[in-house]
Amino acid sequence: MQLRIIIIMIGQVTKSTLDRQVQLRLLDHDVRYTRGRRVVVAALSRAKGPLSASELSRMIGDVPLSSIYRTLAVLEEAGVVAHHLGAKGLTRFELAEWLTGHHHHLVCLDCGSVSDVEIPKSKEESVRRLVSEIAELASFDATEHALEIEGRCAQCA
Amino acid sequence: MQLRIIIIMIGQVTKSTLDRQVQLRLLDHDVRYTRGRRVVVAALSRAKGPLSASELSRMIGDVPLSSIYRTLAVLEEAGVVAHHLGAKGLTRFELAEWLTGHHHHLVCLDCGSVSDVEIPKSKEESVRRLVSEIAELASFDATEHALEIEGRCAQCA
DNA sequence: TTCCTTGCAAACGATTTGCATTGGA
DNA sequence: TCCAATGCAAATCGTTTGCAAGGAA
Repeated sequence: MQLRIIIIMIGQVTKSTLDRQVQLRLLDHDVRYTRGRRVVVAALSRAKGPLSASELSRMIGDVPLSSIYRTLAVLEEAGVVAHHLGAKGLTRFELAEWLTGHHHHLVCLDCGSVSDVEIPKSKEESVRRLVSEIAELASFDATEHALEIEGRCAQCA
Repeated sequence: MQLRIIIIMIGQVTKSTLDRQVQLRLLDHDVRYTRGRRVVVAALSRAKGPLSASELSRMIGDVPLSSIYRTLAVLEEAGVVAHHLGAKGLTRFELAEWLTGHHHHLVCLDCGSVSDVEIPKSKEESVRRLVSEIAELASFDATEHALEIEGRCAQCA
């Protein structure tokens, strides 16, 4: 019995911070952090940009698309992932910014890939200021912003 | 016969600048500026933000969706309209920026509406500078950028 | 047992396409 | 006349949902 407890503790210790954060968040939402959900979170955390459902499916193999969509819906409901609509009518998913930090996207108009970029704090601050000024002028209650940079990625160029 | 010529000339004179620009552009692409295409361009120019195909259809009535999509594809191919993907999986279309000027979008997360905002030249200049700095760091060949501001529009608030 | 979760297949909705018809130069 | 443009219906494709089976507490 004691041995079992020790093993569990080791498991907890080895578990990444991200995994623990997600687990707690899901607990709050009364949903289980199942194997399938862990796999999706892990895949998203490995990615260097947002992924579509089919990219995820290809990446983790042998999981029906419908399950992936359901998993993503649950994770999004719990605030663990966010989605945005990208090239070619595909919805792309990524971990929420409270897990990964605020960032923007480089969108390749050739191959459709999207990759994350962080920008320096000072720059981000000026973007934020600009956004709130614009929003104020339009009586718009701004909660988020996204700066998408479109062009040709290094590979396609 | 002379009368007819005069009428045509009056038609040309009254034609808006935008219409003439579009016409020339379509000529360059060997496609006709037909009634259906004029109607779509007119509807887009009246809108205060990008429209989805079904919104367009509702707006101009009695034109099959497939024709609207085809018209939009032709116009986009010719560089007259641009599309971007918005809330609820809808593709929204608007006149290209060389016709309407550069602008950004206010996206309402409640009702899904999108409206255009122009930002002051000086601000736009700083965004542009920021974009090129980021792109350079990532060896990315940036040709466009879009600053989307998300939140709640005046009506939904 | 009792729910939550998953797989499978059918359903959906936006967009696209094939084909025959229409219409403008 | 002749080819682009259009209408209509069927096909596609990403995504969602109903329902029965699997699994953990």
